[in-house]
Amino acid sequence: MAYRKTPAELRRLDAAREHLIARATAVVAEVGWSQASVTAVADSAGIAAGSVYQHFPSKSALAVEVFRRAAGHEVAVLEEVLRGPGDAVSRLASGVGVFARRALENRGLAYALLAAPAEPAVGAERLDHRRRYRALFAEVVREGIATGQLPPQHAEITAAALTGAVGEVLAYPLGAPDDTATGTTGSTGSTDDLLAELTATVLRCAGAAAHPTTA
Amino acid sequence: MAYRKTPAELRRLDAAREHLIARATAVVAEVGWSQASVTAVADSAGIAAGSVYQHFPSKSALAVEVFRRAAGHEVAVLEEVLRGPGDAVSRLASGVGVFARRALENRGLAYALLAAPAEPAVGAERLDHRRRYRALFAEVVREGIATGQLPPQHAEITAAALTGAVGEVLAYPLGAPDDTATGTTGSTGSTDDLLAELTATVLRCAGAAAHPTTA
DNA sequence: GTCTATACCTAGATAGAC
DNA sequence: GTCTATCTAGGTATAGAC
Repeated sequence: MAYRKTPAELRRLDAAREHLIARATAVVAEVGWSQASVTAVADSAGIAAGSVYQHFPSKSALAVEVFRRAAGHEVAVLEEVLRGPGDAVSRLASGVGVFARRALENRGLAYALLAAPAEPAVGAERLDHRRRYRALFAEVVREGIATGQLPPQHAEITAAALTGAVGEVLAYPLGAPDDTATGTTGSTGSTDDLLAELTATVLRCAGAAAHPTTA
Repeated sequence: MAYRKTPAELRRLDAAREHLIARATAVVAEVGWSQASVTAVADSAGIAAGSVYQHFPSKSALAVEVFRRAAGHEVAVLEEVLRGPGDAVSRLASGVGVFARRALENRGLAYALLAAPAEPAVGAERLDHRRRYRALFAEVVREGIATGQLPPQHAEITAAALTGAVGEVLAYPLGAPDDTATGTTGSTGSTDDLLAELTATVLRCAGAAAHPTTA
């Protein structure tokens, strides 16, 4: 019974799987989790609905994989900035800036990752993902406290607050039809203004002294 | 065709409707929106599934009504505090305190209102509800800026950040199985500590000077 | 008006031909 | 391995008896 697939076969299968994940990600970004049925995803990938089950045991498994890839990428990007060079406060500022900019550049996907209604399995994955953001923020906050840039505070709670604040501030621009609302009010301000205000708010929240240049 | 129901009939019908809403709210608080099927709700209310449609045209309509009642109540409570007596900063502090305490005392419902996966109609209602929180917070922040208690800032963005921060800090305690996690880390701190830290974080976020007594 | 029973629809998942 | 066609389950909504 032990029959080993040739490398070429493996590569082909893997490519098909990757293609499916990529198309599923695109569909989710466009129409959200609830509308991303197996049929819709399969259509987009150019295969039959049944064929999806050659690559994933269930729709949930595919959805989770889609989420994990996309969210993992964002976490990695943020991690690189937050653990990069510079002092804690400026890393925090640029981390938030990078995160927000990326989200605003890919709104559909960002909304799906951050806020869009999703099945329980994806919801659980999202919680996990937010926990990682929290952990990253907490690291920086702790460092800031240690170096005296930030006042004493419960780093985990601040980190949770930062995660929530960033998500909520972005949620409205992201959730809006398209580019109708760059500012939170829907009427004022460009993306840059939004970013500047968000960064300032985040720094205040962590207790950083006013006006450090926001990378 | 114009036949007018007697007052007694009306009262009975209304009572039945209220009872149904109350039971539906309880079910949602216990098991979440996704598990609150018409059958489950009807069972809990002691009526047949079909009878639900005597009071509501659809499951969605019932769900929206449940959300609206519960969420409306929370908004009203917060509004009373935020527009009550005292200076802007202390009202902000006690408003957050009251909100958080209420949420922690009724976790299931708070989680359903704040974060639990829900059908689109409820999701839309939730957005609206959050907009109201934002508006209330923004009012107080504007007042604080005007009186010089708070530094200049974009009040709407700060308000969104506050809404998100409070929600996220509470989400983990709320989402946890039961009382395993009172602190954000799941290990440390009592509810009071959590409240104190949350309040401090919120005040920092709005730029309030440190250590006003937190009502 | 409320119940029982059921129709019906949506979506995920499977079987068997090719 | 992939497609077409189909099965099934879960849950909303309706019909008709009482």
